[in-house]
Amino acid sequence: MPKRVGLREVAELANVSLAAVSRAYTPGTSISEATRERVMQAARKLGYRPNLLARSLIKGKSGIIGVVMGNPRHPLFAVALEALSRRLSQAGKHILIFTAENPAHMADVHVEDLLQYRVDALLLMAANLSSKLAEHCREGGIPVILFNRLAQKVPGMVTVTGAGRDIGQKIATHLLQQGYRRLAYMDEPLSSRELESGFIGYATSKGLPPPERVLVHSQREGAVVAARTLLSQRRRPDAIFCVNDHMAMATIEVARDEFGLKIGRALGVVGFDDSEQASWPTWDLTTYSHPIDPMIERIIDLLLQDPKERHPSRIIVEGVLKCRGSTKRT
Amino acid sequence: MPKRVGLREVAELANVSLAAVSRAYTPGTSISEATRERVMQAARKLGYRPNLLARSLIKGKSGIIGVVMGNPRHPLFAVALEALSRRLSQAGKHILIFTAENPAHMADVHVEDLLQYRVDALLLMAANLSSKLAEHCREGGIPVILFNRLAQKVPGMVTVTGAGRDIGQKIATHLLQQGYRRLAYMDEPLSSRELESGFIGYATSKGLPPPERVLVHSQREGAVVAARTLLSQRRRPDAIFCVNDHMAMATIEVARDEFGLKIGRALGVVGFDDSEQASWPTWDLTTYSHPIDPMIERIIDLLLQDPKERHPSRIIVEGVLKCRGSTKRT
DNA sequence: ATGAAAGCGCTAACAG
DNA sequence: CTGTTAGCGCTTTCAT
Repeated sequence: MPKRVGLREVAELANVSLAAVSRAYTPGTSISEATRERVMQAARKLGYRPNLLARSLIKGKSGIIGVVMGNPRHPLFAVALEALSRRLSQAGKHILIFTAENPAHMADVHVEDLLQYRVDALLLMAANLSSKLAEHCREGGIPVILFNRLAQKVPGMVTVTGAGRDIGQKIATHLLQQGYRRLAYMDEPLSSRELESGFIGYATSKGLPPPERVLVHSQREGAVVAARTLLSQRRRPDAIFCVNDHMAMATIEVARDEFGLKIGRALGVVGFDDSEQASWPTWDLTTYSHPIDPMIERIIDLLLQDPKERHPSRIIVEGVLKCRGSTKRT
Repeated sequence: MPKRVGLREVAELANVSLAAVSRAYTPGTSISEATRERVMQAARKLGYRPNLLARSLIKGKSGIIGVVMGNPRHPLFAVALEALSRRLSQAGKHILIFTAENPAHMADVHVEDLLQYRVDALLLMAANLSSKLAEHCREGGIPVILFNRLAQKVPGMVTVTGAGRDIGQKIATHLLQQGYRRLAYMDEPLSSRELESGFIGYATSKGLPPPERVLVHSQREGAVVAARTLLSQRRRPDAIFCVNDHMAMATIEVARDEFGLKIGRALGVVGFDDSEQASWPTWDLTTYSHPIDPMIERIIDLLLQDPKERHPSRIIVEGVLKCRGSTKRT
């Protein structure tokens, strides 16, 4: 075992002081090219690697961003994670990750650890998390940013979210334009109510019967059952808006395979999130697409911004409804 | 600003020494319930939170596991990440994450950072990464574990992989049993050759014409084009094995929608990875399923194991071929 | 531009 | 069981 090499060993080999070595590794310090070169050479020879932990200890911050993710399998989160990771590592920051099956529960147990690492900031990407967790974090004096695909009311925190009400309204509008009249709405429990209120609000304001609403737990199985129920009624809906693409696809399968409905013509289906598959010919699904890149960009800005000038605020990023075959009446 | 509270402040408030406070936070140290309680109370009052960085600095290890992920969007990785995160945080470890679009390229640039954090271990979950990266890591004296869905030959490293040759063979066997005779094989460049050799080897050993093989880049677009080419031939294949489910689904779409082929009957299709969608009625895709949980379990063991007793080895975890409608001739 | 020394916040021997 | 004393590996005044 070649004994751990530290600043000390390098300094000796290079015949300089510890401080010199340190400076050689810190951009923007006064050090002559000559010594820097000497140091670097010695360092290379010894296989020296500065210890970030020690540096962090002094600096008081770790260069680490804590990320709490609801569900890494959710396509949106996966994409976001990828983008985040890329941009953040460009900025020399790193991501300490946390997944929270049940955000409410894990909150107190494990996020505590996160805070102990003196993360520079905490990014919460969870569909629904206890405000207790949020509170907890802010007490830790760590800036918290909440990122969500759906709007959410979280007072006193920086949030980056989708447009909520507006989106629901936009979708209802599109459906009406296409000539659908009996709308229905398939949601998950605990999700944002803003989407719903926009959707239903607009529909009823136009004199339509209030859209029927079903709440569904497990994405696949629940949606299948719900779709069957919805479509078995004597006066079945002629358009269903599902709060994520998975549900929408399940609905399409049921409508197509079990009820023999022609998607688009006999039944309009709208999804949410614009997952990779949505554009495949098999689904050709009309769905709301989040502007991931701009969202991430905003988040990066916030994350890298001086905490002093960060004020509680809600940043809403608008996406676009991708109109495809699943809502074409022709 | 309530000035940062440290061991010191707590000790003063509780009227004990620094060491006492430290012990109160370290399980398995000799300290009386009485003092521990006093300490905890003072700590709570001050909002004290031990600084893990300082602790790590002393201990020489950070409690952090570095994870390099090829593509967070890959369903397998997402699932693995989730499982890993859960199990690891139970063990008090945390995950510093890294995504590597192009593993070969990012290798030297950013993994360096990872090493500087003195991660306890490095887990590489990338489809294909330069052995240079691997080398680099081991030089850093950090145990490296390679996790891959496909077998790969990496000498001198601990690897956990799928079964490679055997799987390819298993799939060919299944296809023959079902009565398919003109096999084809759709792969990505740079992926493991073991699967292929098992598949092709078995087929030819049974006297079949050597399976045609296409290599495809972009998952979706590439597969669509390749499928068209394959199916346009005068003597088209009657079964296609695709090295991931996405490709398989694309192939199914093309065969069904553009060539009017009945999947299963006229064309057998086999996927790989058993993604969530594979079992949906729309696809009903025969696909190879990785035993994620056992794999993760093995990895966790390795990760938590004393580095001293970790020997280079290749652990192969066997999964199962899920036979579904896409390879039923009836 | 460089070196010496004083810590960052905590743990790990040692004594007592 | 508890306190004292050295550091962990590095950054930073403060002199030189």
